[in-house]
Amino acid sequence: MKLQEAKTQFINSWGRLGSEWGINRTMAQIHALLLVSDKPLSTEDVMQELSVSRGNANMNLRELISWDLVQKELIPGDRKEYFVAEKDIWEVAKRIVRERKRKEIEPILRELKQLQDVDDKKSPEAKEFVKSVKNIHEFAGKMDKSIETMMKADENWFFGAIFKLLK
Amino acid sequence: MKLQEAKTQFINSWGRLGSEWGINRTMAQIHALLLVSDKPLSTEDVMQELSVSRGNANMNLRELISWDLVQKELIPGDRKEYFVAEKDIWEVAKRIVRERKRKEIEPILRELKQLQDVDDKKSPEAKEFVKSVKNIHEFAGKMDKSIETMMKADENWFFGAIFKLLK
DNA sequence: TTTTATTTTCAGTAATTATTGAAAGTTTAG
DNA sequence: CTAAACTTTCAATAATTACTGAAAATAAAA
Repeated sequence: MKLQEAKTQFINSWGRLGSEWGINRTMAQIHALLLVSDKPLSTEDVMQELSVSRGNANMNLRELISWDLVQKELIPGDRKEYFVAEKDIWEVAKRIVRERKRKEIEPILRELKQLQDVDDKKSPEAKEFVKSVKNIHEFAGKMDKSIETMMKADENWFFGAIFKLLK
Repeated sequence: MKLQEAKTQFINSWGRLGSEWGINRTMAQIHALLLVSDKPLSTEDVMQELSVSRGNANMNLRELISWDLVQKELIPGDRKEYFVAEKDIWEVAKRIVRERKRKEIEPILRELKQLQDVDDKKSPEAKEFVKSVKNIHEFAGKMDKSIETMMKADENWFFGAIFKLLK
């Protein structure tokens, strides 16, 4: 397979994976493009490579920066902004998880906590409801906590420990 | 908060969470409805509770069954089909992960493996590309493997071990 | 068998989400 | 300062995804 072809396929796959997981396809594609680019790219480069509009490129680049997956890079003597992606894949994973945890998991944990506060906790139906919600809340809380701890830990420590654990 | 209100809020939250993660909102809502229902529900019940059409209810119930999150339940002397959700939240998590792994993670792992097969592996650009893809592939493979192992393990074993590990 | 209850399918439509492109805003150079 | 280079915004539009509802299929009862 030719290199260009391979890059394109990688970009498409990453984009598809993203959209299956609720992440804007173009955002994922730009991320992929920068991940396999050996040099910083400008907005123009992104527009050209992915055939997207300036507005689209700009918005998704900003979003990637807000996720801390991409950084601006200034090239001396050039007025344009250039962009590079974080290449350490463990960092990438941590930052994606951190972002989604913050924006999507934590709010629902707060809601689940509140929901256990129903009137008439004595009625069998209410009891059942509270039990279900409590289970989910506790489970999610444990998961959240585990992820939190793993995120803070170092890669080698994590893999070393987890693989020993997992035989 | 009133019980009905709480149930509705739970259903809405679950639905929103689902759609943020690329799962059809109605499917997630039906799942939520069944999760907090103390008795089996018919298609009619689901249509009524969530104000959705018969077609929509039917399709999403089938999808939930294919994910193994919901089961049919027959009530003797009644021709209608009734549905119940798996209530053990650890089982629920395992089944969701299993399904998404199979449908979305494994295909991309295969692709990443192939992509390392580019022409002219000697060129610096190709070398860089292969290195990036290889990193991602290895990382994803490790994650996949870990999840696989956890999925097979028992809940108590998992939490016992992971919490000991995580201090 | 025919009738009736129930489930499934899917073309058409609606709702949601993403994208464009041009105007407004900002920054730097001269 | 003004002009040019570049970035951002956002209303209009396109693309995608989800939903409806009625017809067709299936299954049970009569």
